[in-house]
Amino acid sequence: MGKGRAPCCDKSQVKRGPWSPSEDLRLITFIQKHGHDNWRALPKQAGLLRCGKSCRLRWINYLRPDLKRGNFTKEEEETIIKLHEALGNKWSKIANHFPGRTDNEIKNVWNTHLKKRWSFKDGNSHGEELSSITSSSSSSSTSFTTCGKQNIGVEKVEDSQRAKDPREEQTSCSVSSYDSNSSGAVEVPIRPEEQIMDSLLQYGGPYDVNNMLQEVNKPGLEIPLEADVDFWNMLDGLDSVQVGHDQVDARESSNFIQVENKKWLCYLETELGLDAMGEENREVLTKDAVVAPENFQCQPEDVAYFPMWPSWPHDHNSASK
DNA sequence: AAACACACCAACCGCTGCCAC
DNA sequence: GGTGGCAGCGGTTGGTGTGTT
Repeated sequence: MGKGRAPCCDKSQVKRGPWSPSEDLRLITFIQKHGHDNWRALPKQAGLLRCGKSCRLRWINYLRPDLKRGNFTKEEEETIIKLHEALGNKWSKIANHFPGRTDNEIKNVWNTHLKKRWSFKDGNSHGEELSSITSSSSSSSTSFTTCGKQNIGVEKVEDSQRAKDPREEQTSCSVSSYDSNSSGAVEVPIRPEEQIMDSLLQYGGPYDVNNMLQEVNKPGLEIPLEADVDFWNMLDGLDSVQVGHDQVDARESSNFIQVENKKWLCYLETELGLDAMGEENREVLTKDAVVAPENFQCQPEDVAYFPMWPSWPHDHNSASK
């Protein structure tokens, strides 16, 4: 072995931990345009401070457009159990039987509850009881897409209880921010450009990678990749704003959130040439982020449009960092 | 209401297998 | 056949949410 393999990347030079929205967008945009022939070279080419491995993992497990999201059905779970009996911990081989599912996902499902069910079935007669408990996860809310921790517990919580959780109400993946049928949401017409912005980054609504992918592919919406450094700097700036939230405990300040959302939207629209927010709100960009300027009035539609700070998949992680 | 325990899952780490030279 | 580089795989961990006491 000798010195062993050289590390795949310089750990001190790459970013680690949860992926930010802008990183996701960068990765998606790059792969949509150039594919992923060389994972090692990809981060540099895409302007990402990430290890190629990390990029690959993020794409395969999370950003791929063909991913099937949502809970596993009872049939899928049964199949996993059968395949595991035949193949063992060959997660990638098992995953081959589930188009749109990742090996990591299947591994997690197995380790979290299928293993228990299987061992119970194997060892005693309580298999059915446990099965009825664990498989409850497959019966609820299969419509939502990736929400990170947002869907934890939703699987097991009754609807009546679910509604009590304000975070769940505001960020639930099954409720689009511009779904006019959403209970409690102020019904306002959403401009097309706002929909683009919203679905592109889902800044004020549920995080849906599929939406982002669709928007990236839309004709007429050109996302600068290599050339427009400002654009990415701006997105990177968003990340830092998010990270800074815990510093100012801003999640508890709805006014702050609304203002920040507005600022973000103004800026992004300006950058993308949509310029839909108008001149009056753009000056907010120059103001202090924490204190809402007096002349900035949050309209009801702002609240409806930005019901909550974005719930990126990694939100639970970044909040503590 | 607080403290604790448990569940969950995204992401990391290190190993393996394959391929080119 | 040996070596190095790569993608892929599987085990594990860390952080957060949820349930229970």
